Amino acid sequence: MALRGVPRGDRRPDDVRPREGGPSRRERRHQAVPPLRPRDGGIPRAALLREAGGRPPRDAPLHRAAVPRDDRHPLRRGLRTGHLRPDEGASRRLHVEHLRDPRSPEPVLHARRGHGPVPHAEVRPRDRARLRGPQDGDSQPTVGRPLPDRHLPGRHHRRHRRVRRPLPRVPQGPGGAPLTMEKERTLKEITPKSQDFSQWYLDVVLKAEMADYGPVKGCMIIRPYGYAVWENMQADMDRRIKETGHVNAYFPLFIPKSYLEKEKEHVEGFSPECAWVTVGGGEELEEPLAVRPTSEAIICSMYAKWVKSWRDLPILINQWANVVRWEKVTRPFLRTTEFLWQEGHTLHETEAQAEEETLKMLHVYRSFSEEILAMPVVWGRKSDTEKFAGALRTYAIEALMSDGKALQAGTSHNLGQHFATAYGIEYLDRNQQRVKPWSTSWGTSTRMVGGMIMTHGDDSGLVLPPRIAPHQVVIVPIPPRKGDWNEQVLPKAREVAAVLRAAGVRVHLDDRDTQQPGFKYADWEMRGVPLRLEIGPKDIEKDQCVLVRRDSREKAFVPLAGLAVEVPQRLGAMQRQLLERARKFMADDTTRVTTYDQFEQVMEAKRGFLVAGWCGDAACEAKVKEETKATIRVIPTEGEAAAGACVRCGKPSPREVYFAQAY
RNA sequence: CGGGAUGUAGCGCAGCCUGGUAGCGCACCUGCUUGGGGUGCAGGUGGUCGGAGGUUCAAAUCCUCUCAUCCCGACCA
Repeated sequence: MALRGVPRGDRRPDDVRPREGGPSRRERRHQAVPPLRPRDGGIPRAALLREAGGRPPRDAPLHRAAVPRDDRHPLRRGLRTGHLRPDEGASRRLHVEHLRDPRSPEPVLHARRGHGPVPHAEVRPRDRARLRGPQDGDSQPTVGRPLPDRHLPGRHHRRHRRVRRPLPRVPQGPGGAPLTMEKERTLKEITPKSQDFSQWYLDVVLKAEMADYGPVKGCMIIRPYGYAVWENMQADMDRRIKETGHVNAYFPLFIPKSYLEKEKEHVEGFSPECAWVTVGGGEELEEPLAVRPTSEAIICSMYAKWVKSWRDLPILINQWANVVRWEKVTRPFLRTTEFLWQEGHTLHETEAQAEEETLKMLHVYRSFSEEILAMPVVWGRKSDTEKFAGALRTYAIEALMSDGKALQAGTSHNLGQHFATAYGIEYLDRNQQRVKPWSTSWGTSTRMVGGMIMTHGDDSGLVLPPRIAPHQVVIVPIPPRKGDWNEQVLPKAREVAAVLRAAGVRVHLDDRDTQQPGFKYADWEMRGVPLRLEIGPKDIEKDQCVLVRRDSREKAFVPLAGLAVEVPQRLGAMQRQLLERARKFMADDTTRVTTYDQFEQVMEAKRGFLVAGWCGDAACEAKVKEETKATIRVIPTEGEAAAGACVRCGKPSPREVYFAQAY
């Protein structure tokens, strides 16, 4: 899908450009119409509806068209449509300030406005016809509370992608009047995972406020909550990169066309997805600049300048940056036109050192994925078809999503001497010979956020592994029946928060008095907070609180005195169990097949990883892709080789490989 | 790029066939109420019906063009 959702007026400035020539058709129309009753004199619509016992008559004097059109400035229009309401921006900022805990470096992320009441859905008369049978059930009324914020995807993809749940038959009152629907169809805002996985993923991303759509296709906005997740990942990954001896630097966003073209395979691989800058300062540039799709070209060019002697090696540099790859099909986090990542670029004296580095970083990625994201992966080499443009060998980690498709979550390339040759990196070695170094590059991106969401999320929304959750514990104070919660509950809740913070737990106290506890439970569940801590008057009496785990919903009454120990323990247990559960899922969805019949059957039905023999011929690989959509994800480099026959052609296979359909 | 569909309020939709200048639900705002699993009631705010041209006394509605988006395929990882 594409990223949309911006008011049309904002999307194409041409639309609001003053027209040349005479009055437009619309202007003529409005001039022709006599002014209607002014707004303040109008009868409230609801009153009319009551009077008329239903819809107001067509000629009822309600028209807002009476508002003079000449006050419609394009800017005002933009503001009014909700993008940038000035009052809203200000109040949000204030709210954030107010909630920020001065002792914690963690910004408090909840700066949303409250939601109002949610009545049960009612079936309107015009919906009745649709409810008669499934044969015309293509546009049933959406049930439940709509999305919590203003900017959600346009109707287009929803109309086509969302398979709505069939409505139960509507009980009819006397005279065919519809009765109010009861619980069974209320208040679900996330499409069930089993029903439509893609839609489930989008619902979760949007409703948990991880990301939102921007005006440019494929360029999502990472919202504060999603960015906090990314920052937590970033912090841990950065630590691991530094622990393995690398240092950070920053290289430019723009890459001259001629630089990109120096490595032939590289430019062929990336030019179809490059964005070009051709004009700057109002003048055509002498040489177009690519917006970096990756930084080998610019970084290797600089290395050529910096490396003169074997004493300069190894070079171990990493950068955190954004890159742009012009994608045709985009999905938030998983495949975006612009994304955030880290890319490491290293130079070594020998091929063996470069290979060691490549594999070292592959295993940094693997352990990060498992330990932090609780996302198990398979790892190994890529086939030549799938390897990085210009690389000697590419290695990757691949995770399995619960729709049975594989997600490449990190890559590590041994670039051989290709880039050193193309960019003229040479140095004098220990024997005073002019030689070329061996280079590597490796990267992980915001795509990992998407993988993590798909790995752990459920029908209630996100489930965040404690180690990357922005809030590990959310405290929901329960107001007393009588009296002021400021006196009876909040002081205790604040005390608990302080104790947990001192124990190193990221805590958020949800002290909004505009929302009810039940709403907050659902709200934070949707956002995937690992532990909820309820504390109310009854608990305070008993010196206890209620802890509820997000993944298992297991509920426990815990003495307040033991919290500083109990909470970290539970968070640790949850982190471990998420990984175990995901590992079990991956194992269950990995099938070893020996015949192509089996292969096709499994790929058709259950999907997942298929372990099978492969002769090493790219033609076989291509046929398999054509026939089953599955590609070789990785060729394992460790463990038992398990020689056999190619699943497609029957020729000898040196070892089994992992096949899957891929994101 | 090929095939199929769709553009009406922040979101989801009705109205179009049969032309008379826009409604519903949710969200949002105000007040009261409620509070241990998405409170309830009442009152409000918000729309150049994607854009342009045409037919007509009159166009969301009919006609033409155009723009955008979605889905399937192709491309890409």
